[in-house]
Amino acid sequence: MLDLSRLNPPQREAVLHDAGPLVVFAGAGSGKTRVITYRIAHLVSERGVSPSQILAVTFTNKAAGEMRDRIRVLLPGVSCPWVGTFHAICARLLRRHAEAINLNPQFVIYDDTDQKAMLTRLVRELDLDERRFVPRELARQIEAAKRDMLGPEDITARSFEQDVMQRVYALYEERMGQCGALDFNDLIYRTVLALRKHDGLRTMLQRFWQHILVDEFQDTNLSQLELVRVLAAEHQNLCVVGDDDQSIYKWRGADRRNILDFKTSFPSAEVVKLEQNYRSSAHILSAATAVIARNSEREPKTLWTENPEGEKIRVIVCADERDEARAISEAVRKLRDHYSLAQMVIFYRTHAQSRVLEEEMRACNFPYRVVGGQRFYERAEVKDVLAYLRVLVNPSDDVSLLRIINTPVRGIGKTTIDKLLDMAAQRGASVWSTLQVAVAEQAFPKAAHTKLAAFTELMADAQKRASQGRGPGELADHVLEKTGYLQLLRAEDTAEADGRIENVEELVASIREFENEAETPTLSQYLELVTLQSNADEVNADDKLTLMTVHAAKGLEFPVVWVAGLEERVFPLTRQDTLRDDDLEEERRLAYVAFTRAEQRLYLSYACARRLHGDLMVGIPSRFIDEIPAEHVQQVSRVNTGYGGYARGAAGAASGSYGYGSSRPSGYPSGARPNYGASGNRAAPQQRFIGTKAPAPKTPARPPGESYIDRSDADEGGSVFIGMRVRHAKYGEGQVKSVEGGHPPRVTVAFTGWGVKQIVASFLEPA
DNA sequence: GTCTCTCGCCTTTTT
DNA sequence: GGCGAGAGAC
Repeated sequence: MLDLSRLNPPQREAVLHDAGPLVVFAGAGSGKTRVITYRIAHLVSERGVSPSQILAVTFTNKAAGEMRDRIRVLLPGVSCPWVGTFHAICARLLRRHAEAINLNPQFVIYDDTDQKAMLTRLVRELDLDERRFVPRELARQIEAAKRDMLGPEDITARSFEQDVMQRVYALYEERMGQCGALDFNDLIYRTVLALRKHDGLRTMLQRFWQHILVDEFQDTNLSQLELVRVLAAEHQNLCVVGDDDQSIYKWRGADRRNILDFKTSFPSAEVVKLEQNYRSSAHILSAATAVIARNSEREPKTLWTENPEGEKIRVIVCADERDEARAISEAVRKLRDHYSLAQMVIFYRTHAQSRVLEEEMRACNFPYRVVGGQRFYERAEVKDVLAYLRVLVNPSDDVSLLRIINTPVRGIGKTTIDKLLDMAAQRGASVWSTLQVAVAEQAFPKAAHTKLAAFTELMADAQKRASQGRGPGELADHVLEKTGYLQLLRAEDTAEADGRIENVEELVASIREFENEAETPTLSQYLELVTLQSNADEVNADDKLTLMTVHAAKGLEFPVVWVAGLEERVFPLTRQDTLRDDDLEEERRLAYVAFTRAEQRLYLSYACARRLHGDLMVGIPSRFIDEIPAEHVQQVSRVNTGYGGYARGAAGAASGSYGYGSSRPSGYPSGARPNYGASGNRAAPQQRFIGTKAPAPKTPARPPGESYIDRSDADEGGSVFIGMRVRHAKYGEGQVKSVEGGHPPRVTVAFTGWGVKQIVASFLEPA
């Protein structure tokens, strides 16, 4: 008998919900996963539903894995239901029913790099202007179309651009089919199309799955909604769980209306709200709810907690990003008395921010791990090896074939490849089959022919081995041996090459591991697993400090959370100077996600100056800090000017007050105060540009009360900003036009009467 | 054909 | 600060 005593009343209601659609609005830290897993356990153990008739859909592989683990604990000895990501489930369905729906069962999945390579080729083939029709942009549009269940024929072209897009899309689809390739969005799009078209398949699956549960429903897009709607049509037992306030993937097509309007789409749906938070201290929860309350169009909910008040949130005002990193390391050092490193996490808005933090943690000898970043399977050398394996499974895979045809370098150059591509386009066939014909007919000049023939022979031989049932590991070894890939890297004898060798070896090890552990250790299974796995989710077994983006943090919780870089333009992130309301609301949800990960202690920091894209910018505290009621905050300034960072109004709504306040009566020495507006720089309304290509201010940086010009520091080349008025002993007054850096650092200055000169920065002083 | 250097782009977030 | 693409030299 399943023990439901640990569930609160709404949780129990959701678990026991009998039949028909159910939407669970699960606030942050309200026990969402517990509800899903208990519901599944309840269905199996109390209601006699067979596990195989339950489908549970998640958003990430990690969430799927955790759900499986928890179900196994609740249902020991019982087989596990289908639990997987939308993409993994669809890939499995498509492969299993490939023949019935006229699909190559050996299809490969193209990631965005492959997709871009394909589009680049098409753009060139159609002789389009690559600057006007950027492959990445075309990819984005095709993605958007598929998310909305639109094929090429559904695009109404109202302009030349749209017309071209439609043609590219159509050709893209044709070529993808020819290559036996599907992109990420195809997995869902094609599954839905197949379900619409093939009555037998649809009916079978609709009857098969009696219960469908979807996690993180706020992040589903139209095609995903359509998928579960179709699959649940027969039994209507669709249970969706999510939190509209934690929807952070709008840019990827996620539509919050899917959960907000669930009751409209399924009028018989029962609505349950989980509002008790078990995770965070009262201060943290109150702060987070106050911030998210600023958003419009939310499902009304009131989160509450029985947890103690806890510590106030610390807002740390830092001089610059290095100072911020130091503030974090100092805090970590102190906190280690009470917490393990694994209990602490640093969040940031963009990956670019991690570098400085990593440097600091390394300098302090704190073991850390960065989640995300450059992914293992996207590294060039790893993709190379995988491309060989992909061609073995599916020789029509042009993108992979073209990747390896001259990798490692074997004398098959651009001219030869271009000719080969022409032939393939004319024949309307794959590059591989064209290659075989060309070799047989000796269509190329002797030198090129020899090399092409050798490559063809190499691949044909490996294919033979593959078809004889050699395992993935053996095939990988064979290919690496025959191509001399590793020998060539070893011969390079550089640290970089050594790193690549390590990665290749790690890949081979992962293939071996797969062989030993998988039920069906086929090469194509392995390739699919690899493509659908974002990053090898390391186990957090060792005691390491974690660094990650806020997006990566969804679903996690930590006793101690530090959110770095809470500055306007960084978090909320804005590209240009505009921030549309709905984009701002998404950023606010992101902040809400970040804050609500914290259990006991939450630190928020911002830097008064930050190097961004190589430019030095003035940091203005994020509006999300201002939106936290003052009673939950304790501010700590590391910028000792007697001016404690920014002035917080009594109501905590002192928006528009800057770290370097224009309201401050005395600050910059007379004349040295940056005259942003008049300097003719790109001065954004909320963020001022104060320099370029100059090192960040020395750490600890000068307090803002002092000038950026400081001769003792001039030998670092910093402390000068474009537009600044400066004085030179000989040339007199002038205005800085650009900052060159170098040793010694030089600055280009336009002097009154002397013209533009390059001057070593240390000979200048503020005018 | 290959290698190297420079330029210019961009950095939001991921299955 | 990092990468890919393209141009130019060998």
